[in-house]
Amino acid sequence: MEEKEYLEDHEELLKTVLDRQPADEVLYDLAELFKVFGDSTRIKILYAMFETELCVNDIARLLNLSQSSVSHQLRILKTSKLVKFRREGKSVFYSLDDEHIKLILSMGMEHVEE
Amino acid sequence: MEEKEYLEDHEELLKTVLDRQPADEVLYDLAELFKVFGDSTRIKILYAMFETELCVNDIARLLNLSQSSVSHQLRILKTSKLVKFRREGKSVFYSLDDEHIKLILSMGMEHVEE
DNA sequence: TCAACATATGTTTATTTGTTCATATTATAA
DNA sequence: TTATAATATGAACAAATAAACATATGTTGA
Repeated sequence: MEEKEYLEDHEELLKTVLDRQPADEVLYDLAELFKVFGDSTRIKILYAMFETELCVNDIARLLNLSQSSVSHQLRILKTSKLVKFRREGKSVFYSLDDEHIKLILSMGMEHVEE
Repeated sequence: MEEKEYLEDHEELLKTVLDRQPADEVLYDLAELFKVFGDSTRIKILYAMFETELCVNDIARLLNLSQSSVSHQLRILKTSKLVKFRREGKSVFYSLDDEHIKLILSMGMEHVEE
């Protein structure tokens, strides 16, 4: 019976799909990561840091955002290890944590610019 | 005056940063794209399609999701051109729109798995 | 120690968003 | 055409979240 065989193969295939799914926890973390990229304010901040490290006040002035808003967003970026920071006197300078971040943004940009 | 020169250079730098920022609209679209990746249900669905095209019902059974939920999420994935689909009788088969999608997910995965 | 400046954090509010339930659409087979 | 199966869509509700405002913390120099 051809129909039966097809259905069996299909069930086999579905099992394979399930087997290769990463663990729920990992998929959850992955979603959390992309969620962080999923806000235009944070994207703006990340792009501003493509060139150079920036302090909170510079970011706020540059992008026309409130100090509070920038600080809140930087905390989120910090938590998800997208930015690192160093203190210099009263100022705190933030920069992209690694080149990886640029890659992810660039990949997304390619898809958007099609 | 060294201090004054430093400040001037800094202002120059900030201007450069602003100049190189992509247009707001583009950054907005980019955020919208990542927002789509920013949900674990959608991530699960996308990962399931790494191997093969799947119909709505298969996805729902496989991932323990309601038909309605899957259908709603597929609409979002369709709108942002992350998946394509073809009709075959009563069923609709969905698959990843291009290899690009896998790349973006893999990039994110690398960051998560560190 | 005190004033000022830079940054961080807590809270509230308005908006966005994912899910569920009910119903509509589309396609097949009898 | 009618019943049934597969998918899509609309509406309502609850949870998540970004921004604004107020306030706290930390740092420097007088």
